[in-house]
Amino acid sequence: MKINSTKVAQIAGVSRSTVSRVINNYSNVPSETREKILKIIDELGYIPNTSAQVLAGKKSRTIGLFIYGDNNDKSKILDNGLSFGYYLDFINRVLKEALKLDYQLLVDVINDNNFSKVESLYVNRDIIGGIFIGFKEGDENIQKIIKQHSPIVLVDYLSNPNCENKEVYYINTEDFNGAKEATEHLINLGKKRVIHISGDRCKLSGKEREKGYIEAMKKFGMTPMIYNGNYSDEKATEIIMNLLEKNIEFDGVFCANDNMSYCVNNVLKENGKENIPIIGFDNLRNTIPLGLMSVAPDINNLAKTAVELFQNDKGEKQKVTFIKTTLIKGLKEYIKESYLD
Amino acid sequence: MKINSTKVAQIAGVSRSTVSRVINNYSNVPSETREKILKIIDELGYIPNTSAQVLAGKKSRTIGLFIYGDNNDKSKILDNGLSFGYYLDFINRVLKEALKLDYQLLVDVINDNNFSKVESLYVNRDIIGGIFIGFKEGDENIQKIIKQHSPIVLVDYLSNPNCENKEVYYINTEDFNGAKEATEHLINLGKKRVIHISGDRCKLSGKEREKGYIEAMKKFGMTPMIYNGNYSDEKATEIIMNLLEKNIEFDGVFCANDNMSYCVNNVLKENGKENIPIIGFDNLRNTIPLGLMSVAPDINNLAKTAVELFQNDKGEKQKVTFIKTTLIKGLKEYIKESYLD
DNA sequence: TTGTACGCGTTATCAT
DNA sequence: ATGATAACGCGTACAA
Repeated sequence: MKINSTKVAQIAGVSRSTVSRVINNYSNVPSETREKILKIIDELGYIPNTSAQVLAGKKSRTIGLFIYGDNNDKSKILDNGLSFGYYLDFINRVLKEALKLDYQLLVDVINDNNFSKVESLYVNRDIIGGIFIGFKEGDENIQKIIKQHSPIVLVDYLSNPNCENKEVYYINTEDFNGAKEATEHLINLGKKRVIHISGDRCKLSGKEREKGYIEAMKKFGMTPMIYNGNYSDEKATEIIMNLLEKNIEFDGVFCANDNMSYCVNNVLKENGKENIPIIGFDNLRNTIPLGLMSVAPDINNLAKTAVELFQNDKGEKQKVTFIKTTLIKGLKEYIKESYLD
Repeated sequence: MKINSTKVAQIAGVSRSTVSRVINNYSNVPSETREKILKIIDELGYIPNTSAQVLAGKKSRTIGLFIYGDNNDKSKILDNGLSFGYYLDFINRVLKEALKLDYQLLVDVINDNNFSKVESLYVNRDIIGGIFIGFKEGDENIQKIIKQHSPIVLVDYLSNPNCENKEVYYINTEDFNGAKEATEHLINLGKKRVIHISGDRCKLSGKEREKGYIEAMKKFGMTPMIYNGNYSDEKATEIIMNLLEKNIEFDGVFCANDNMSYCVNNVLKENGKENIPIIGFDNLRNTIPLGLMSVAPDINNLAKTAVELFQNDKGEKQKVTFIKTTLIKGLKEYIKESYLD
């Protein structure tokens, strides 16, 4: 037996309109009527149909979380990117924060070929807005969304302030500082030839981490040695093998993410280089236990900030937030950071 | 400018029905007409409105994932259960499998007070079905869902076969074998007094793990020593402190989950008991690196199995699946299992 | 093969 | 304060 607002209205002896007003907390319903209807709703176990609500123009409580997968092979990004990488932890944190605030979360992996899904979700009001992560600087589709839809939360994306009246929020990690601290730590360990395997230079984080490394090196009067790893396993492996083959000397490695530091470590260990300290970025679960170090963004705060932006309490548009990082040097700090609170 | 099926139909010079038929892959549309309409759809970037589709009776592509939080404080389960615990990894795996098969995933934490949300989702066809995890054996709400809605996938829930014609699937871990193997490992290490901190006896896993422990002990002619930890941090901590206080001897610990083994380890280390081996269950990220061991369910397979049941290719109803476990003895196996593939 | 017409359940608008 | 009615966009039984 289907229970809808019509049925509730019939029993209450009012019209569907009034029932709707009660459900949506309109002020112009006498408390007597309200109580009566609420009671019936409770007895019947009536719950409004979300699809109908959305179709009729009500705001949804679903937040979209969109992760960029930069190739056409969906299962590849799902395997390599989503499962192994940094996004995984982020999804959890966002989910948690969303649930706390009674939002629902819709997660999807997006590339150039299926970006229309995102637009559809905005247009059909299936989502209240979206959080975007992993997109390259100046990505066409993102630019389009910024212009046409709102609100939008961009994680690790260059802020461009030219979109006056829309709700566009930027959340970035303190990549520069984190990278600088990491590099300095290596130098303070007495290392004289610290190299940097850089990240994707099309992303803000990639550029900033590289800059942080350079800054630290210069501060100590050392010459930066940078190899472009593009955040990828393959590239990092290739680079480090090349260095070994050509006998290029180095005694410390700062990688722009843990994905790469993991690979670098594998190669170095295989070649008997046990004593070269390695620092990555992201604090993935399978680097610290191996004896590597990592720069950990405060991902809890990142997620919380992202979700809370949808409340739009303060009416601020176009806010830019920077998230702090912690240098994880060993298991003790790692375990501590594993707790989400 | 809104684009809907009416617009597409107008431009194509056909009726909305035909457009709908093309979208839903009906066979009775000449390929010529189909091509024409598809082209227009592509040009316009038209995407059907999901809410309207669902409202009009189409099956949704959203799978519900419901996690039981056994108290009323939502943020507590979110913090303690969701973030720290075993569910976290499971959510990720399910998400990944769902995305692979082009499903969407809706995650929510459920307790007795908000269970109506689940019914609503079923009734309103917002979800194609649900995966339920963490619910106690015989849970009233679950029984109700089993009777009234379908399909339903139950993880770690006693199978009750009295629901003839509905799609009810059970997925359990090989708790008995895993527990037995773990206990035997401790015994093979030469331990003479292995205790068990048991799990929630209202859950299948809790009971089976206890049974597995007992079986192993008996096999070696040893007397089981069981303390009911109920899967909880507090209980486990209390138990182990009590044992120390009362000078009850033991030289090995098998805990029914990693949550508890983590706590047990803390207490033992604080009291200078460094050499008592501890094995937990679930392979959480913060136990193995501490030097503990853990029984790891093949959570990838678990998630994959759960999601694939919604395809219902084979038309099997009421299937019971058991998921294998691996005993993780150290970092090497831990790292390996951290990969999702 | 294709079109007509109804129904899905709700919210918003307008009128009273 | 409340009711009637028009959207919202789509699927489908039925008719043609």
